[in-house]
Amino acid sequence: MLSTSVTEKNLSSRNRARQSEFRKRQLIAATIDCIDKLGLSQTTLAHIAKQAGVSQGNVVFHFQSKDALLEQALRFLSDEYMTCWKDAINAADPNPVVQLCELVKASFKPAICSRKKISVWFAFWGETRSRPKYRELCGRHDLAYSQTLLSLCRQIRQKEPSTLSAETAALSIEGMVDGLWQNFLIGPAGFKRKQAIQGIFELIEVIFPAERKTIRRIANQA
Amino acid sequence: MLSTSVTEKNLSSRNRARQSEFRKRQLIAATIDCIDKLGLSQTTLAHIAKQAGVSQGNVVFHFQSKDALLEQALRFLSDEYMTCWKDAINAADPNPVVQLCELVKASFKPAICSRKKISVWFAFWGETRSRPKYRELCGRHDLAYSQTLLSLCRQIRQKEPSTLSAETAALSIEGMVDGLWQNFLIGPAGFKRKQAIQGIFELIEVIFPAERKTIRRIANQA
Amino acid sequence: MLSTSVTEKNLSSRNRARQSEFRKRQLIAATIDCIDKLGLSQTTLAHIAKQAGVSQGNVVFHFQSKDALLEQALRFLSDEYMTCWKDAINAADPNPVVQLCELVKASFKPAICSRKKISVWFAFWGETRSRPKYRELCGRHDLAYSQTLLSLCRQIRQKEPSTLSAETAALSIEGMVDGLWQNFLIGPAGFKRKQAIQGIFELIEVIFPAERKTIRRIANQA
Amino acid sequence: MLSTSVTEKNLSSRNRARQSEFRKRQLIAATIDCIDKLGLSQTTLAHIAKQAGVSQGNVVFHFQSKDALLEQALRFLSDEYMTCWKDAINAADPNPVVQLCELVKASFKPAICSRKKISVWFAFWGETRSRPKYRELCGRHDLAYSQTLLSLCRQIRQKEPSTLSAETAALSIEGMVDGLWQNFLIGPAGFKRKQAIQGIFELIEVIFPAERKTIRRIANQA
DNA sequence: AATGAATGAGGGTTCATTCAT
DNA sequence: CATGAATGAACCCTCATTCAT
Repeated sequence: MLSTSVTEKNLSSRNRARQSEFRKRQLIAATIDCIDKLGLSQTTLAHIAKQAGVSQGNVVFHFQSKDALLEQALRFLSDEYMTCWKDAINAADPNPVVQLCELVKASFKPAICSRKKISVWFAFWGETRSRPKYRELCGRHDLAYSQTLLSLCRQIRQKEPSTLSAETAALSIEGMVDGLWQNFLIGPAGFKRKQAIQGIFELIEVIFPAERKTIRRIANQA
Repeated sequence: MLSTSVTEKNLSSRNRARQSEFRKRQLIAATIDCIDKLGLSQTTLAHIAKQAGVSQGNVVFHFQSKDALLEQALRFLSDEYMTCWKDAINAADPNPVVQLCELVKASFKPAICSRKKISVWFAFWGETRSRPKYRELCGRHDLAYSQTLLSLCRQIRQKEPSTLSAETAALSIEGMVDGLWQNFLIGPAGFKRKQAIQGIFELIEVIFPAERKTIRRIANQA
Repeated sequence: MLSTSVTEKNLSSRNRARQSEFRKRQLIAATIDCIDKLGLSQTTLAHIAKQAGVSQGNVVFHFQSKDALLEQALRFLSDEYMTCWKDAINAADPNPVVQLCELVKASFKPAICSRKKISVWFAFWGETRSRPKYRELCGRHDLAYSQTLLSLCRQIRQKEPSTLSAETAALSIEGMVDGLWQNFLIGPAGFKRKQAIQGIFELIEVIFPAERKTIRRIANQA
Repeated sequence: MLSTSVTEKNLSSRNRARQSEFRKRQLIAATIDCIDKLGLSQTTLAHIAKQAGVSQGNVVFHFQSKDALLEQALRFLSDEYMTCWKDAINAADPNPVVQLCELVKASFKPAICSRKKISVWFAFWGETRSRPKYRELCGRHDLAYSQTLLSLCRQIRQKEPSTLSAETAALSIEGMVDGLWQNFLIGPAGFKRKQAIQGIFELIEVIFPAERKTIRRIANQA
């Protein structure tokens, strides 16, 4: 009897925890929608609550403050992105060229590289100087990405020397990724993911000409 | 007598116009400072007025509204940037390789590429989706830059075919410029302008290997 | 069988009633703590619940509303005080001088006259004008105290006329008690109960000089 | 010409300062009204603004925050009271008995001892424990009053020893003043200022019987 | 009996804007 | 031109209360 009651309580408690978690996800999604549509400066708790279909007080109940909610939203984006490319690398061939290509491709997956999410990333980057917390979160992800990319470039160069140093290679590849993201945001509407990936692959081919075959093979898969 | 009086009036009117212009510049500068320090979402007229050392009402007097002031600030940045690289190209040799290099160098001049101004650019980019006016101003400049860069790449390729298409070449160069800007904003503090320019020049060299000599010459000037 | 079950039910019902009563006392104690620490204007159900170690909903469950809880807290203080001095008088000699002294002494018993409880009394007095319920509760106790004190003074004067009218005597004694309470609240920290009682006894001696012996005897007991 | 302009500016500036000062007094008066009518816990900026007939934002403009306004209101009461009895003493005969009587009388002047103001005093006393600022302001005035009263009692006792120590005399007189104030607040409605003063004067007479003549003379003036 | 998610009214405060001086 | 008092809408947040579990 007692054990049943305990189990019931656990179940109920687990259900509550699950529902709370669900609500938080929902609110973060609403926050991202609002930042995209309204910009960070016009994003209010009232808008977020309306978008999520809950009361305004409930938002504060789950996140304590607006600032905390925004921070969680950024953390969500950051985690999502990081998980995405780490998974892609882990799932790939141990060949560094393949991993490099997969890393780049991960940056343009629809789940990551939608106009909406890019818009939100830029919104946070724009407040990076004034909000140390944003700076820390953005910086942490950026650093991990850069270092991974640099490490792969070094491994490739060890096998087959290129005209470019590993540092400059990494910088130019990462730069082109970032620049294409910006094009998604600001550039003409016709800009497409596939074009972007093809462009970067061409660049990688120029930088590491000996790896042409591998690169082309992966490019054709995309 | 009359003419004197008219002259006086003209002089005084001219002085006023000049002073008004001066005040506006001062307020735009204060606005840029505030956006950098506080972020767009925390930038208020009160802060701007304090930063400029004038009363709050005076700000509205000169710019009608806060939105108008922000728009003027963005327009100022945009004009400044555009003037900078157009001047650099006009002053350069008619050789497209030289012009390409000068265009790139212009993007890293201290007057343009300070951490403060980059921060403000990102602040506006972050609200691009929600504010058509920002989108228009940012897009216009971006387009001009891209087209100029693309046109130069085409001219170079005409002389000497590269493995990369002119489009991809332009995209990768512009991308690396943008990516390096982002590094200035988010990346580690030690990031320096000269390194950035050297990196891009190396990339250009890989893309247009036949132009190595010209590129190196200009790189050594930087 | 049935009777057992009934008994069990009665027991359980009694237990529940007892536990409910216990919870209420606990919540009233927590309320008094909060009013002392936070003031009436900052005392919230959340604080009270935390102080009592229960959930916020539980507070409402036991008292229906915040206002009802506050009223009960005041009623508790009032009853406690009234019981205290009535018991003291009942336990004392029928001699009115003795009873007067015991009445005064009761006002300074630690259970009544702690800095915390005085603070809460003042909190309620401060809202007396705006809350008829508080006014009624405070007024009822005050009136009972005043009338008892006046009645005792009249009895004493009947035996032995004093220079002061019974009314003024009662007023001055009650006034000094209240004033000393205020000193406990606002005055310097060193203020002590024993000094207070001695001071009032001296005053009573001046008012009723013929009762010196009785008064001194009780004073020495204190 | 210039001097005229300067003068004009000064005049205008002086007018503004005067008007600002006037507004502040007006808002403090409205605050006191609200605390009396609603209690400290229900006093909101909206109520105060409405009572003063200005916008809510304007209240914050003049006082920065609600807390600052409340503090200023308390400070006003405190200053008003202190000024009142200090003036009374300064205007009186150098005779300490006379000064004592005038000090007591000052505590019951209509400008000080209205039901409204007493209500507000109690409201602040009730939050004394939780708000150090209130404690400081209340304590400062209380101390000055007590010390003045004690000093007068000492001077009187030096001339003519009484049965009571100066300390107890001062304590009982001050206590009765406070207690009567409390009666004004809580006690039956018929309580009157003149009765109060007469009662205290009788007490003083009992404490310092040799000064009967002087005391009676001043009592008859009241 | 007890919990905690949810609500919504209202709190203090901020802020762009207006306007008399 | 310049100031600063004044406004009112909206903001973030608090909190008493309700309700499903």
